[in-house]
Amino acid sequence: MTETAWHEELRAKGYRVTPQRQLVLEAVKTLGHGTPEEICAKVRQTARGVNISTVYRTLELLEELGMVTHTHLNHVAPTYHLAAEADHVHLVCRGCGEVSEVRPEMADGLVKGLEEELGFVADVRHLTVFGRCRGCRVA
Amino acid sequence: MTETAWHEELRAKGYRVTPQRQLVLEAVKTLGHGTPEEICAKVRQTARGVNISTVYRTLELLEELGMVTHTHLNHVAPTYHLAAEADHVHLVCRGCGEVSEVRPEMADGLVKGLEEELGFVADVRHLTVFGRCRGCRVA
DNA sequence: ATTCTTGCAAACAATTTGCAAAGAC
DNA sequence: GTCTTTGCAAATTGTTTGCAAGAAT
Repeated sequence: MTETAWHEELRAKGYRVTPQRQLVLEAVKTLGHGTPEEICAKVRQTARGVNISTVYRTLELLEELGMVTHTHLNHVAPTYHLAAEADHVHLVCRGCGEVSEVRPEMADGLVKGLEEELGFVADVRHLTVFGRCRGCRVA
Repeated sequence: MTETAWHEELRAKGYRVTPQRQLVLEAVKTLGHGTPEEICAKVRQTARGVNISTVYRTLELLEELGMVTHTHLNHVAPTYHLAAEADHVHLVCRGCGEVSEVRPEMADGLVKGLEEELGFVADVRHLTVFGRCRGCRVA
């Protein structure tokens, strides 16, 4: 999606292009992963201020537009990331808390099984696997 | 685990067997799945009253003892269930919100892949797959 | 009798909402 | 100028904590 493409999309739906919305999207892009709070903090590094409630409202809007998605990597707050770059499965290590990503094909067997056996279409992009990474397995 | 077995276990660790603890465990067992709030409501159907904070404290204790586990099926509240019956993968339908369970072997390919490729040991019992069930796929 | 547990209310954290002022079109 | 969006503060919701009274051992 080009820079102007989503501006068009916003306008087409009667929404407006505001600096806040651009800043939030930019922050999500730079952070890769981020909770609303983290995204808010990131935005504040560059711009003077964006209210936390605006961040929430913007993330909701961006999600509705399909530009970002979120997963629940921890119990406290949801984590947002670009939908375009969301084509991966999340791995969260219970030992060190490290979050990593792996190719979605990794889950192909599971996806195919669910589809064939139950007619359930899995959204791999929202898939998070908890466990222990190599380093934390021994410790 | 027999009825008395976990009573012994509680006492062995210096904890006490109280009606509240038995009621909460019973509620989790009957509900299958439940948020702290739902569990509290269930308990109140039979007994006069258990405070919500006691439910939280009890679930924390039961989890520590390995009798229950929890997953995050929605953004709002965690869902608790019996650890003994937790050997399954959760499916959550985005359409109707229905929560179902499937055999953990379904994820064998994924688990094996992560293990072999990254040395990551996945905890399948905490795995939740989001998507759309057969019924909601068309609608 | 001792020590763990509970209930209650207050403290907290994350998120949402109402509304007037500011901004995009 | 019209209608959306923002900021702010207050309201909600989910969860935790301090402490005195109550219960299990």
